[in-house]
Amino acid sequence: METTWEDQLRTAGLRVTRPRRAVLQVLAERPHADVDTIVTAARVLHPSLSPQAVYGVLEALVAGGLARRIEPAGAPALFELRVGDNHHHLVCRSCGAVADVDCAVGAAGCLTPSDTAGFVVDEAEVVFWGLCPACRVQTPPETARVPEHHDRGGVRA
Amino acid sequence: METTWEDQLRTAGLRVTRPRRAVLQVLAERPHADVDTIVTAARVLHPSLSPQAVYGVLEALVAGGLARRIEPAGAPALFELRVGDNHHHLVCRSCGAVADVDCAVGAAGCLTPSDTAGFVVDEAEVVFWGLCPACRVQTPPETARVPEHHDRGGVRA
DNA sequence: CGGTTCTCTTGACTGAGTCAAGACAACGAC
DNA sequence: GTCGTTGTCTTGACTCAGTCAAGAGAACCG
Repeated sequence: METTWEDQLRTAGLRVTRPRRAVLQVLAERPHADVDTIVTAARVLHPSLSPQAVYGVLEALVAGGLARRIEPAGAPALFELRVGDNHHHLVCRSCGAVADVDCAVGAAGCLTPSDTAGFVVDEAEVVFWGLCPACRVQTPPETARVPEHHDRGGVRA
Repeated sequence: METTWEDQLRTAGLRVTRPRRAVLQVLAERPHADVDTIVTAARVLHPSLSPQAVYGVLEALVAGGLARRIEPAGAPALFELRVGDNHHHLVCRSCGAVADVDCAVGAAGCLTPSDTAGFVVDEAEVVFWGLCPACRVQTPPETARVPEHHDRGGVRA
């Protein structure tokens, strides 16, 4: 890590506080963590941390460009520190695990819709649904966070 | 409509009921409707219809392949009858309006991730975020359903 | 028409996330 | 260092989408 959390927070115009350092620390260790996971893990560093504080911290981090929120359908929001690079996500239908994927074809042009219906598009979000290596071989764990759903009509890979 | 709702329901192994006909009717008139909209509109045809019944009907329709559920981040789930064709969605960040887009490049191969990290991918879901024609020219209406969010780090179009 | 089975209604409940008020802590100035 | 301002966190009540469960009711089969 070249720049410290302090530097990044200050650069974004944010004060450096204990809750923020704790949340950043947790996110660095666990990419794609949900709020509950972050609260639990961050309490090791800051026991009195409240869930609402974490919501506030994450909102500030996202607004400041230090973190990114991802919201897979049917699961609570996840947060990650990888920002500014065109990467997408693989999500396990069974256990909810998330993995990063670099942009499908390298060029964003691939994802320009043919007909935008008058919309001004500023972002293309891609989610690949499937089964992670662990769930592929064993019976789905009951810790599943993404409800089983039938074909959602998307692109067959 | 070549085949009737009745035919489609029966083909899917579902009984033909009043709530189901009402929901299908509403979805045919309003693509991308949320549960609340469906309940309200369907009550014109079936006044005693309960929200829970609609959840049940929609679950049955999705499981039977008659409908598809889409869940834009930060908004309640939407449902549509277009199934089985590789189409994606444009979502307005301001008012939550949704429009259909045909598959970006025509070929699903475009959306095969380069490195699947061991995942078995069965679907690629694409959401284009932007502003709809109406919100582009006027101040955002307070009926906005998608919270304003900063850059989410996705592909810049 | 009658029985079986699926579906709907009613109502209580969960879980993620939001809102608001006041206490507290970080930063800048002196 | 300390003081004041301002942004941030804590506490607690609340909203909203969606789920669960039990019993009433309707659709389909014979």
